[in-house]
Amino acid sequence: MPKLADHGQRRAQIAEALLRIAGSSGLHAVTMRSVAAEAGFSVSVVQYYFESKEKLLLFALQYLARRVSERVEARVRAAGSPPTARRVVEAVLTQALPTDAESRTFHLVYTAYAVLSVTDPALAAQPFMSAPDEMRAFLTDQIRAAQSAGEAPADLDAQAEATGLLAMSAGLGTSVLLGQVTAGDALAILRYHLGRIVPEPEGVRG
Amino acid sequence: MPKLADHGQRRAQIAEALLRIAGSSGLHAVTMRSVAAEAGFSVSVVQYYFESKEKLLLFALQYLARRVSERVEARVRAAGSPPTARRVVEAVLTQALPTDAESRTFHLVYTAYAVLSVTDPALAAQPFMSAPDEMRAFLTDQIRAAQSAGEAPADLDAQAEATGLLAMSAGLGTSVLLGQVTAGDALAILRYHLGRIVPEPEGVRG
DNA sequence: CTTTTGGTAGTACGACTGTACTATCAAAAG
DNA sequence: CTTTTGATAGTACAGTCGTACTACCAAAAG
Repeated sequence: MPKLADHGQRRAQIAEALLRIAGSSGLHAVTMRSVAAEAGFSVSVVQYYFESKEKLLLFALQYLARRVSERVEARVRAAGSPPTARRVVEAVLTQALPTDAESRTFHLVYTAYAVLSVTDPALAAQPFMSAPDEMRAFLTDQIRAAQSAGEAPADLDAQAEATGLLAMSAGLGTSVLLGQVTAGDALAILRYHLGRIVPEPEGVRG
Repeated sequence: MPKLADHGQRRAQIAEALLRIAGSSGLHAVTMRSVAAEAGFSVSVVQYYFESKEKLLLFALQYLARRVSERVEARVRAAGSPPTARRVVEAVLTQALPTDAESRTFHLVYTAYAVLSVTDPALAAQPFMSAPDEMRAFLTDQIRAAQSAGEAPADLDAQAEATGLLAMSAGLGTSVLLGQVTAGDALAILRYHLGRIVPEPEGVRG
């Protein structure tokens, strides 16, 4: 066996190069050649570690989704102990906003993928496309828990609130991406609406 | 002068062919050849009436935006006389949902364009990209008017409500497109949230 | 009639794309 | 040492794209 090469690391390097391109120039600018150049390798290397462009794209998106997911979980864990429903919900929803380069790239690439998946069944069947469904179920449970604990009005339709909030968060994220509102404004609007549903227990903000 | 040919009609025919393709196969499937074939013309004809693909795309999107805009205005006019703020707001927001083929195509194509515009300044400079801003201002005014008329709580932040509702509407539209929620569910959720902000005056639904 | 000209079709070209293929290099195995 | 083999590079090919170009046709103008 000749040179040592950590396949996992190489694949990560290439995936990150792809995401840099997708984040700065769009998903349509992602080609075997552009990714290879960005990663500092030849096209053959990209071919060697990913047998096709489709496999590469899928891996890169899962790679990104996993990193974002980890960030959300970290935010939830850091939401205080014990975490109130309000803090958990807020952590999940605000994490979806494109506030920094990574979440911006995630939003952009994920939306581009979503648009493609509408007319491409193969993409729609990908596992990460069901993430919003899980988020919705999670938020619904959180709101119901808050209602049980008396932290939220009992007459709320938890499912409708969760779905609406998630849609609002996604829509605000897109608006931020388009430059129609700033990330700060989007955050404030999200907190405003959150306050009308699951009021914050008391005083201090983190 | 030989044959007569209504340029406006030809351009409309071609634009509609483009939108059919974009709506069924995605914006990436829009090529000079596919549009020409769909319209039943040769590529040369498409070239003849649109000097470039970019011009064609822009015209088609404006064509679609105008039709949707007309539908929104028609819905607003049909919202009763005199139209209550609630009915007007509801008409605008629900029209944005992809409930039929035309609005579905509009949502899909518009979102695809929006994604592209993030990394393409030339697209971002297009006039129809400012439509959401106008909608936001319009909705804000409507909510303020409702507050003045005592139809909505005075302590609402009209701007935050308008921006949030618009984002929610857009997000729900995307969810419908992705098949995560049905159009009926999205409508119900939108009405539910509308009811918490600008309650419906009384009884009967249209 | 002939001439002009708006409209249509076919074709060709250069630039890209994904990918298959071959060659090369260096380190481990014998 | 020689042989093997994981890793990298270069090249070639078939396909698609937008678009320029030429040719052709038929109706109006002279």
